[in-house]
Amino acid sequence: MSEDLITLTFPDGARKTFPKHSTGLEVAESISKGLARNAFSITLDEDVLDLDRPIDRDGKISINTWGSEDGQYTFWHSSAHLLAEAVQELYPEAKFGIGPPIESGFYYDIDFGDRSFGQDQLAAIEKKMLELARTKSEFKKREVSKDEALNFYKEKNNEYKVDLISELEEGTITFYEQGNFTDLCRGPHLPDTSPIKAVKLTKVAGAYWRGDVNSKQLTRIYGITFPKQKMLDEHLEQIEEAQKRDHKKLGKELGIYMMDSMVGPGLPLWLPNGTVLRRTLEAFLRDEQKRRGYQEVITPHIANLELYKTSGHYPYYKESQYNPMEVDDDEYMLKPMNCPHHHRIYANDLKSYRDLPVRLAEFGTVYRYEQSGELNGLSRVRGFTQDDAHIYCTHDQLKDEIKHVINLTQYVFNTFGMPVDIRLSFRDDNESKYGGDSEYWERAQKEINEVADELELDYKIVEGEASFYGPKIDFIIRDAIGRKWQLGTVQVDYVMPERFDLTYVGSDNEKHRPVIIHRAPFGSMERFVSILIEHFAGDFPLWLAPVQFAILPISDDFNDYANVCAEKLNSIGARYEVDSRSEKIGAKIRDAENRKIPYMFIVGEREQEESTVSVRRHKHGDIGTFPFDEFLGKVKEEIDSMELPPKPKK
RNA sequence: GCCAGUGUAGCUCAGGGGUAGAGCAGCGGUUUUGUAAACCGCCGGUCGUCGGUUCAAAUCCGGCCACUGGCUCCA
Repeated sequence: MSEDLITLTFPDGARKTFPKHSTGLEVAESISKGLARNAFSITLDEDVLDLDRPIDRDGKISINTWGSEDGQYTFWHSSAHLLAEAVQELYPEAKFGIGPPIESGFYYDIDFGDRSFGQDQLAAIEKKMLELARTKSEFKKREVSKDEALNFYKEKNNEYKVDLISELEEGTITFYEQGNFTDLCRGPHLPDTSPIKAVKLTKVAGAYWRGDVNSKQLTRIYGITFPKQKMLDEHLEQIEEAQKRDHKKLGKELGIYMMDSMVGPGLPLWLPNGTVLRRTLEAFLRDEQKRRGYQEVITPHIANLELYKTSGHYPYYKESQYNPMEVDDDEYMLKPMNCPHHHRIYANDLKSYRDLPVRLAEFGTVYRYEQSGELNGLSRVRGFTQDDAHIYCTHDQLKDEIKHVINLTQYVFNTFGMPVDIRLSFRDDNESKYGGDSEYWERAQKEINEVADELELDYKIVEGEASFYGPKIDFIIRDAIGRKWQLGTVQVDYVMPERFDLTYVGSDNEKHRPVIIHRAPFGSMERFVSILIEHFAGDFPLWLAPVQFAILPISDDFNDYANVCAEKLNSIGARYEVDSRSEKIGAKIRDAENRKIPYMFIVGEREQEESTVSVRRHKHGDIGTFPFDEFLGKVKEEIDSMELPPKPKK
C-alpha cells in the first residue's frame, strides 16, 4: 500500500482508503453531500477532531452529526464559545473561566467582578448569541506558544486562564477564534457558528473556581442550543413534562408528605397517603428479606459519641452531623448511620463459623446535618430512613453473599420496571484515600468482578469511586423519562471489623475477622419514594396506590349498594373510598381521576340490580361492566402480582 | 455554607406607595344526578418575619427565616 494513503474504518465496519491528509470534511463528502453538510466534527479512534483537520493515520472514524453524542458535544462546546462572545460584547469587563459542554447543553463560568448578575440579563445575551450565530463566523484554530498564551491573558488580567495555561505543556496549546472572541481551547469546534439556530439560557448559578470552596465564586450560566427551533420547543416541552412529575408538586397534591418550618428544614412529615406508600414498600422488602435469611433488628435513634468515635465516623464527618448533646456526663449524638449499632449487635455474643453469614436488617432512621442549600423535597433531607442491612460473612462466603445481594437488588428494581445500570466502584492508586489491607482489597475487587461476570451482568468499572472502607457495586436506575438516579449500593467493608474487633471462631478453633457487606437497595425510603413518584408520575401500581379504589354511586339512592361493595373490598384488605357526596357522577369521576386513584367503580340502578360494577381505569376511561365478585378476583390478582400500571393510551 | 431567584386565602395565581382580588377547595342551602367541573349564598388574609424610609408600605430599602435552581459536600 502506498505511503500516501490511509485506511479508515467506518462504524458499519466498511473500510475505505483516502489520500493522506484528507480532512474529515472530505471524508464526509465522499459519502454524501448531506452528511458533509450536517457534519460537526469527526471522531478518529478516541479523539474528537475538527472537520478541517488533516487526517494522517489509519483508524476508526465516525462523522459526528447532531445524531451522535460527540456531535452534540461539539455543537454545545461551540455554543459555549458563542455564549462567551455574546457576554464579551455586552460586558467587556467579564473574565472567563471554563465553558464545557455537558450532558444536556453547556455552561460557562464567568467573573463579572463586583457586578451582580441575575436571570433578567439572560434574554439580552440570548438575543446577542443568535445575532452572532447568524454572522456565520468561522471557528479558527491557532497553535500558540505558552508564552504567547500567558501574555494574552495576563494582559486581559484573566487569572483563571493563566491558571489553566500554567498547567499545560508547551506545544499543546491552542486558541480558537470566532468573530471578536478568542478562547483557550483544545477543541474541536463547528466549522462556523451558523448551525446554531435556537438558544436558551436556562439558569444562573454560583460556581467555585475549580470546584474549590476557598476559591472565588464565579457566575455560571447554563444554556442549551439546537440546530432547529423545533428541537428547542420539544426540549422545553420535555422539561415541562418533567416538572409535572416533580415529586414536590405531586407529593403535595397526593398527600404524600409535607414540610413544616416549625418542625424544621429537611425533616419531612409523612401524611397518611405517604405512610401507606412507605409502609407498603417496607413490607415488600421485609418479606423478601425474611425469605432470604435476614434477621430484623431495631436500634435507638441516639447513641453515645464513643460509638461513632470507635467507628471512625466522628470527627471525620463532624460537619454533616447534628451537634452532640450532653446527657449526664457523656455526650450523645443523633445517629448518622446504622452500621455501628449493628456491629455491636453482632459482637453481642461469640460467633462460630457455623453462624455465618449473619444478616442484620433494619429500617433505620438516621439524621445528618446536610447543608441548607442541599435540601430538596424528599430526595435530600436531614432525617431519613435507610433500608439498611449488614451481612457478616467469611471471606469464603463473600462471593455468594454478593451474588445474593445483587440478586435481591435487581429483583427490587425489576418490580418497579426500572432498568438498572451497574457500576463497579474500585479504588485507584491513591493509597491514602482508603483503609484496610490492600491484599483484601485486591481480592474483593477480583471477586466482585468475578461475581459480575458469573451473573453475566452488564457493568462498567470506575476506578477511584470506592468508599473509604471497601469497593462498591452501585446500581444506577433509569426512570420512566430516562433520567438516571444512583440508588442502592453494595459495599464491601474490611475496616469496621477491625475497628469493632469483630470475630468468629473458625473450624480451626482460632478467631478470625468476618467481612461486612453493607447494602441498601432503596437507599433511603424518602429518596426512593421521591424517585418512585416521578417514575410513575404519581400513577402508582395498584399494590402501591395509597387509595386503590373509589366507589362512586350515581345518586344517594345507591349509597347502600356502594357500601356493600366497600365491605367486600374491605374484606380483601383493599384501600378504598366511597364518594357519597351529592355531586354529579362527572364531578366524582373527575375528582377520582385527579387523585390518580387506579380503579373507579360506578354504581347505579343497573349495577345494583345485577350485582355488578361499571369500571373505570385511571387514565384509560370506561373498561366495561363486570360482576363485582368476578372483578374482585381480578384486582386481587393484580395486587398480589405487583403488576405495573398499564401504559397510558395515546 | 455560597451564588441567583421566589414568598399575597387551604391550593393555583393576579395586584405593585392611598380601604386586599379571582378561580378552585371549605361551610350552608337547593339539586338526586350515568362516565373528567350542577346552581345560589357565606366564610376565609398582620400580603413569610423583623426593622427602616414615607403623611401613608403588600408595594421602596435592609436584616433574618423558609422554599426553588445551581455550586460545594454526601459515611
